[in-house]
Amino acid sequence: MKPSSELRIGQVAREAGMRTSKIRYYESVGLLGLVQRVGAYRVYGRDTLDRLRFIEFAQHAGFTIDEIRHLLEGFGRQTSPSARWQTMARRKLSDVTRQIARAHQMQNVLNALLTCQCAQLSECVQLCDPASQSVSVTVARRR
Amino acid sequence: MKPSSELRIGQVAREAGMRTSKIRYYESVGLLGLVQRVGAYRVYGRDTLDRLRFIEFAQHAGFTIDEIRHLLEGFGRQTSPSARWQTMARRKLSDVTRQIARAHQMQNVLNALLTCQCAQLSECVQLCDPASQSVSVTVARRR
DNA sequence: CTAGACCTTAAAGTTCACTTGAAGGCAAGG
DNA sequence: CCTTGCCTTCAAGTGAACTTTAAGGTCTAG
Repeated sequence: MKPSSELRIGQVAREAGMRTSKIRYYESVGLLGLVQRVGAYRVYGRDTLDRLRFIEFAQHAGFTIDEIRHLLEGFGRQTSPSARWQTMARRKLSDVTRQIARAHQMQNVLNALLTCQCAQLSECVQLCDPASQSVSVTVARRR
Repeated sequence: MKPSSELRIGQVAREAGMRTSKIRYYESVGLLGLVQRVGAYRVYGRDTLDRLRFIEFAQHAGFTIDEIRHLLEGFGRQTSPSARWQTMARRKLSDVTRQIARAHQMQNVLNALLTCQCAQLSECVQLCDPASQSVSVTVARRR
């Protein structure tokens, strides 16, 4: 039995830390698939919380709603993800990698701003792209 | 002499790789300070290109236009940046650090998605937050 | 003098990701 | 019965960051 795992939208919202309107919105744009109903009320399983967490997570990583929908389409199917899906995931992976490189540079810039007290932006801005092109991102493969 | 360093908006736009409308918009929201005019035409020095680069850069790092304006206010003054400014820069620095951590996690998730072919999202989603709490960050964008 | 490339402004339009509002249904407690 | 709290739908509103449109001014070449 799993009556305890059947949540209504308010409960899900509380546990996920978001508004009910956001959850309905996600459903409306196809991020939650087919949502079960008991009467007129939506009911969700705990897996929905995982999914919502993933959505927020992916958004923080710079994915749009549309991209996240595509990402999620790689799941729940017997067949392994399509080539098209893999292509997009790979592309996104390199986006994220670039994003990390940029964020590291931003760290440098902010640190510089905090310590060097340049009078000219350009002095600090050099840090933004040192020789621009070859961003040799040695993205630390942490642990 | 510096006739070669005086650019009109179209030239700046070409070199910066953005539209003239965007540059005018940035001016309108106070990101470019007082722009010189020759007649009715705006003219810019090469430093504007640095500034535009910085703006785009900061946006990629998740700063809003407002925040970037505040950031830029830390410059061009004799006095060293105010305490308020430093506070905000430090806060942003930690935002960026968090953002990097998340992006790394997203890398892991994407790698997992590409290789493990889980049938259930939850299996991969574990990677999203390995025992991490609810981190509330003010990383704008996407919004 | 006219064509074309460039610039000007102000205002309205666009996209994304939501939120808010209006109007109402259902179920439990007092 | 009535209030309270949760839920429903659909439409319209919001804010950020631009872009587009409309109506025009200026400069240079032919």
